[in-house]
Amino acid sequence: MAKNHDKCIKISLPECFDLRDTLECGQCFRFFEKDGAFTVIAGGCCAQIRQTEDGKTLLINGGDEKFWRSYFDLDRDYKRIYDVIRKNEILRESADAAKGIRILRQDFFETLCCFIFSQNNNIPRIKKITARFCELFGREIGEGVYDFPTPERVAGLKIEDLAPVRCGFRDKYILSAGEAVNSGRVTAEKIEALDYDSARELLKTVKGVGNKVADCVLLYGCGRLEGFPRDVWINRIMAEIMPDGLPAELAPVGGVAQQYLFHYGRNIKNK
DNA sequence: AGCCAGGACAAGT
DNA sequence: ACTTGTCATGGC
Repeated sequence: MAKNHDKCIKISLPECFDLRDTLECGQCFRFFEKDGAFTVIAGGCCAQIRQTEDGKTLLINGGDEKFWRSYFDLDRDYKRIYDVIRKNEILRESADAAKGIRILRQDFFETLCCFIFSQNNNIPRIKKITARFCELFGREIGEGVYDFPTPERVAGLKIEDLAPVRCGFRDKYILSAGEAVNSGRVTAEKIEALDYDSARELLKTVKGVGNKVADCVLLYGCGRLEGFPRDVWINRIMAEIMPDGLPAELAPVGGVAQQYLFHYGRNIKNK
């Protein structure tokens, strides 16, 4: 019964941080906006988070500072990354429009499941499916708030247990993910020890995980900034502005460039 | 009402 | 190695 005793955490922010852009750029699904603040469920806690008007401070109600510093990747120098990407003239416009986006360091298993849910799906529904999945199989960590299910729990589920989740054909893929992680065959520790391509191949041994989902898990769930998930949006944009692919010098931070382009393509350019 | 969604897989060239 | 139909559901 962890009641929030309104102990508000204040974190002074580095350059290149925008709470809204970071949460809304499609890398996480367990948040919603309410009363001008964002409620985020992660790391076994539910927190109300807002960024001050001047953009310099993050006010967080819930959890502890150490966790959120890690979650928002606050100790990595994104200004330097932004500057590197910005040197490329083709990417400059999108970089400037999305410079506040950071790559979240989310839980490995949660990221894996969420991006399995994401395949051939839209963001509003991904969020609903994820919420139902947590309500059904996650531990209650507050009033009506549920943690993400553990690999152990998911590994013990049957296909029919997932019917109320309404995730369609992805049900069997979720079970595969539960088995793979719970058995220790695919874990964050193993991934960390592998080079990028090997890590990607290991992830792809999970049914329902292909190149795109694997890249998302490596980027959003393993802190591998060289991950460059290619979805329909990115393919469309890249074909248009960079038909030969990302320049080699940007490969180490390809994931950040990808997020800049995704944000740009969806929020700025049209629609 | 119908198209399509931050894809993956299997079967077919 | 590339292309295509299919998958389950519901958002817009």
